Amino acid sequence: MVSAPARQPRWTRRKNVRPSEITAAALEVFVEKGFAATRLEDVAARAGVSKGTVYLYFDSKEELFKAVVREGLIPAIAEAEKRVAGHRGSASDLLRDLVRGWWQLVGSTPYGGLPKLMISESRNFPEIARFYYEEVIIRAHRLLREALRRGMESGEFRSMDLNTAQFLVFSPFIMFLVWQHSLACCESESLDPGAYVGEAIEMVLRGLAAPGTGPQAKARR
Amino acid sequence: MVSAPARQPRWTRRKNVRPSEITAAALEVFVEKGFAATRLEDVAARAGVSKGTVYLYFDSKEELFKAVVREGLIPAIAEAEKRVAGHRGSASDLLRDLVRGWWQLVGSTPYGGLPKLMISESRNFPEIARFYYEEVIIRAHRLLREALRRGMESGEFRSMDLNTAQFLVFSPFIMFLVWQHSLACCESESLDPGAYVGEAIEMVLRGLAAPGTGPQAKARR
DNA sequence: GATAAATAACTAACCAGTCAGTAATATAGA
DNA sequence: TCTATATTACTGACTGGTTAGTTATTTATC
Repeated sequence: MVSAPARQPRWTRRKNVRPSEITAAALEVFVEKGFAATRLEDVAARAGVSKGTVYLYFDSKEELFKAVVREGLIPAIAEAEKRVAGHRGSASDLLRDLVRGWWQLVGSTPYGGLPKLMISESRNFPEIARFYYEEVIIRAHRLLREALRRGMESGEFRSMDLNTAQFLVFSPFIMFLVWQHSLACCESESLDPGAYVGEAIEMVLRGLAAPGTGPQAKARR
Repeated sequence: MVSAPARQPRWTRRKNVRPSEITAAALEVFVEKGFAATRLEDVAARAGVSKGTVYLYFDSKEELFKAVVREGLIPAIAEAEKRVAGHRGSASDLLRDLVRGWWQLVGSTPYGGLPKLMISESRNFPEIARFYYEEVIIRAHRLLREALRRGMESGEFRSMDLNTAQFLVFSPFIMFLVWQHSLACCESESLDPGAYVGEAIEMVLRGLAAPGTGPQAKARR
């Protein structure tokens, strides 16, 4: 009689690591395919579990998505809030700091795919849109407006409508991410991300600068 | 005996107007729901026909979408190309002209929903993405780069990488459209489109201006 | 052996695209 | 001008494939 081969178990119990493995897999598939087109079976396969297991840890596709956002974006926002609260120095430096931090923690990571995803799916999944808006966007925009307010108050930036300025500041950065995760694949040559982000922040600061105080003025002195 | 009631026919033959009625309905539904989530039955209902009729005039959902783009966006691009070819004057004025024309023909019309749609669906529908990229985006970007090139050559704009500058120029405008067609619905107060577009173009021109030639310099003189 | 963790087969609902049939219109013959 | 016949625009039921979420069952671990 042949001795029993040392069989691997077909699966093992790993209750405490499953959720993060599943959210990591979910982030990848969500970013690749969008929310609606993501098959939970694919997420499960990429996490090395079966579809049923996903439902053991998350009530629904929507809850799974919220978990991804909570894990990746909320901490980054909290971090940025600390930066703003603790910042002493020029408003330009604060803006540079915020953009660089955002690029490091979000833009250049797999979480950088989420803005495009939210833009794409908000109309069809209003509950998710609401969640994302309340938990992420409102807070991010508040930070930008605070930095802009300080700069205008100190005379560093020319004074203009805060909401308009805030929109103009985040546009080139979010648009870049959105582009990278959508139509960039059709391009033959694409921009270098690091260089672009650097150029963009300087361009924005030129646009904001009060007459006689911007980078131009410095160069002229 | 009651005289025969003047019965309306259940439908009438209207071969020549069907296609444009169907594309008009399709544009509405595509913009509301996106490409994937659009049900051809809904498009048909909105156009006042049955689903079978849509397939009499268009081979597939994809072809229907392409027809919408051909009808609305390609003529606007052609118009812009004429403007650039015929323009005599400063590069700033050319850019203002292009943005205003785009806003009038696309941004402020139902076609303004298409950029967000393409961004959303390009990953999952590469053939449509390719079509849109070749027929619309390449041509639009070429126009912007041409205007920027002229401005840099004449010394009106500071000289910088053309592709970077081009991306920075279109970002605030496309981002605005994208926002209006996605997460703007979560906002309590939203920007006035006309005012925003005006502010944005001036901000962009400040960012581009060569030292001593921008709106700031004029104000200082 | 008890039970928590994981699987896999299943259900119910959805929709692009097809096609057999129907009803509106055109036209030929009286 | 009336009617019979031919044409074709249009309809709507149906098919085949897909997937979120459920449940019955199996397997690992204590």
